[in-house]
Amino acid sequence: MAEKTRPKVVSIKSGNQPVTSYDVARHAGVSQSAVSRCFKPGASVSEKMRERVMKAADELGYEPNAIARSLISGRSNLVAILISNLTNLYYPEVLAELTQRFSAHGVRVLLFALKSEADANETLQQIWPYRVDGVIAAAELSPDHVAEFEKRGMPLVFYNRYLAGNSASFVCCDQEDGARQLIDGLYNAGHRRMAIIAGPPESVVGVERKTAALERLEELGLDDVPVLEGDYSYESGFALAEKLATGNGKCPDAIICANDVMAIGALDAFRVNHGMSAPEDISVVGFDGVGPSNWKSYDLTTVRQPVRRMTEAAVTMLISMIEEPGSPNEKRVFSGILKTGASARFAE
Amino acid sequence: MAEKTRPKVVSIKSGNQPVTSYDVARHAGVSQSAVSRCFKPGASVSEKMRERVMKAADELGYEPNAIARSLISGRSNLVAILISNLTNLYYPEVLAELTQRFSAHGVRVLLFALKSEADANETLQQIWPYRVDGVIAAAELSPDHVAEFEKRGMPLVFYNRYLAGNSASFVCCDQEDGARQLIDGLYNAGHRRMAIIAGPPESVVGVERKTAALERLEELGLDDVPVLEGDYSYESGFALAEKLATGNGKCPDAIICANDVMAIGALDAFRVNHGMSAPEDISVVGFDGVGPSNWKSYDLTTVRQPVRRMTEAAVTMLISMIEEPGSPNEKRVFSGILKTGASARFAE
DNA sequence: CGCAATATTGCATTCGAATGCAATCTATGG
DNA sequence: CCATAGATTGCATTCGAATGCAATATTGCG
Repeated sequence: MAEKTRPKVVSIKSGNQPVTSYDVARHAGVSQSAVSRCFKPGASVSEKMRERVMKAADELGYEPNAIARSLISGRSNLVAILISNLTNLYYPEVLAELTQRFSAHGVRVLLFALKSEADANETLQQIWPYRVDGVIAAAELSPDHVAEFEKRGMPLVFYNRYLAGNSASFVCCDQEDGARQLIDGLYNAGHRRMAIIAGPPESVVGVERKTAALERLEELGLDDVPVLEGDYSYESGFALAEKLATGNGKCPDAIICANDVMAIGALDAFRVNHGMSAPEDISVVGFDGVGPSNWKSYDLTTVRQPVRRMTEAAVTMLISMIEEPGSPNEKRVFSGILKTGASARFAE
Repeated sequence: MAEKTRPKVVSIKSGNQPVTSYDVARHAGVSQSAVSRCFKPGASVSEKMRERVMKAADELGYEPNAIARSLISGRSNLVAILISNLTNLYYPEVLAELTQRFSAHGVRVLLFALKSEADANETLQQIWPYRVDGVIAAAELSPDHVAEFEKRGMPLVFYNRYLAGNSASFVCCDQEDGARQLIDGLYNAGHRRMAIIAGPPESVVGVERKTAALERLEELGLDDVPVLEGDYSYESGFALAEKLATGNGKCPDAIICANDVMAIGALDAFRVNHGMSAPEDISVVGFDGVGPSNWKSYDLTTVRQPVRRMTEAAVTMLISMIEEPGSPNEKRVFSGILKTGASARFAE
C-alpha cells in the first residue's frame, strides 16, 4: 500500500480537548486520586487541596467523564423513559415534567419512543446495555418483561399503566373515581341515555375507565349502555360519534369518552355533521385534561390528571428504589380533578 | 489477615447478574478478546469461534456493557436532543420521529427539556460529561455556545433554529416561502386589511416568518399592517385577536399567525366573543400543520412542515458529521406544504 | 516537647470491553 | 511434504475515574 495509515497527528488542529483527571493532577502537582476526591461531594479533602485542584481544573477546562465514573461506580445516573405514543397529546407534558424533575436530581433521561406497544421487547434489549439505574414505563409491558426487571434488580415504575395481578410499582390516576364523578354529574343533570366511547382493549387504564363507568351506570339502574371501541385518536372519536348519531334511531344524549381527544372528535362530529351543539343537544365528557380541552370551542367537562403530583411521585419513587435497593414496591393512586365546562349538561 | 479477599461468590442469591465478557470467555474456554470480537461486526473471527462464544453468551445471558465500550472506543452512541418547549404541540411529533430514526441507527437519545431558553447554559454543562457523540438543538443557543461546540469538535445540528451569521448546520422549514404563499393566497382572494400575530422576538423562525410576510405585503402595496407579538400559545392568540377585534374601529379581515396554535386561539376569540365565523367574516391562517389544525372546528389554512423529511435530514446530517469528523457544515431548507382549509378565504 | 488520634494524601487496583501486536493456525502452492 | 501468505487467536494494555489501604501530615492534649 502506498499510503501509510497514520492519521493520529499529535496536535489536532482545532484543539479538541479530552482533559482527564490525570492532566489536572499533573498541572496541580497532586495525585489523580486527589482530583477525583475533589469532585466527589463529602470526600476527605483539605481546603488547600480543593482550591489548588479546582484552580487547575478551571484552567484546563476539566469536566469529569461521566462514562468512566459510571463504569467504576456502578451507577450511571441515567434512567430510561419508555413512552409508547408520544404523539398522544397527554404525554408531552408528562415527559417534560419527568425530565425536568430527574434533571433536578442530577439524573439524565434516555428516551425510548415506541412505534407501537409491540416494540417493547426490542426496546428493552436496547436499554439493558446502557446499565441505566432505573426505568419509567409509560407503555405496556408483559409479565415476562416485568419479571426480567425483577431478575435484574432493575427499579421500574409504571406511569399510568400497570399489570393486573402484578406487584410492580406504579403511579396512576384514579380512573374509577374519575369515571364515577363524570357519570354522576351527567346522571344528576338528567341524562339517562348514555353511551361510551372507550379506549382500545389493550389499554389497561382505558379498560378500567370503561369498566368503572359501566358499574356505576348499572348501580344507577342504567343497563344496555352502548360501548364503542376507539383508539384514543381524534379520528376515532369523530367516527364513532358519527356512528352513534346515525345509528338505529335513538341517539344517546350523553357520551362518555375515554380521553379528551376522542371527546373533541365526538363533539366535532355532532356539531359539524349534525348541527347539534353542546350542551343543549348533546353532552360529551372526556378524561385527562389536556391543553385543548380548555380551548373555547370545546371547553370540555373532564377529569384532569394531576400531572405535577403524579410525575413528582414517579420520580421520587424511582429514585428511592435506586438509592435503597430492596425497598418495597409501592402503588400510588391520585384522584383526578373534575373540571366542568360547556361540553356537557352536568350537575355535581 | 484472617479473611481472604474473595467476595466473588459464584452464585449471588437473588441472581442479579453482571455477566461480563470474561465470564463468557471462561465459560466458552476462550480469551476475553475473542468474546469482544464476536460482538464487533466485521471483526476477524472464525465461524467455529463465533458459534461457541454466542452459545456461551446465550447461556449466561451476556449483554455487552455499553458504558465500558464507550470508554475505550471513544464513541458513546448517544446523542443529546435539546428541546425548549416540549409542550408546544409541534415538538412531540418531531421528538418521536428523531428518536425513532436515531434508534434505527443504533444511536440512543438523551433528552434535555429546557424550562426556558435561558437554561441552555446549565443544560450544556449537563451534557458534556456524558461525552455524547452529537447534539440536535431545537432550542436557542448563543454564539458563545456554538463556539463551544466547535472548540470541542462536537457535531451540532439545529432544528428549526439557527444563528444569523453563523455557519452551524441546521435543517429548517422555508419560512419565507411559506409566508409568501399564505399572503398571496389571502391577497388573491381579495383580502386587503391584514394583520399579523407574530411569535416572540427571541424566536428566530418567528421573526423570519414575520419579516417575510411584511416584505411580501409591501411588495403588494400593503403598508401599515398591524403586528402584534404573541408567545405561540393559544391564550396569546386569543388575547391578541380580541385586541384586534375591539381595536380602534376597523378590524382586519385576515390574520396571519406565526403558528397554528395561535391561529386556533384567534379563531376562537372571533367566534366566541364576536360571533364571527371563518371564512365568511374573517380569515385566519397559521403555520406548522400540527394535528389540531385538521380538527373540523378549525380546519386551518396553514403551511405544514414536512416533519418526516426534516427529521430524516437532521438525523442523517448529524450521523455523518459524527462518522466523518471534519465534514463540512450544511444547511438544509425544506419547503412547507400549503394546506388550505375552511379557516380562510383563499385563492392559490 | 512527645505521643496518640485524626485528617489528608498517594499508591495501586478496579470497573468491562476494545485493540495493537505477536503467536499460532490454516490453506495454498510448488 | 515443506514453505509462506493470510486468517485467527491470545496477551497485554488502554480508556478515565473511584476507592481500599497504607503512608504521611496535622492536631490536640498531657
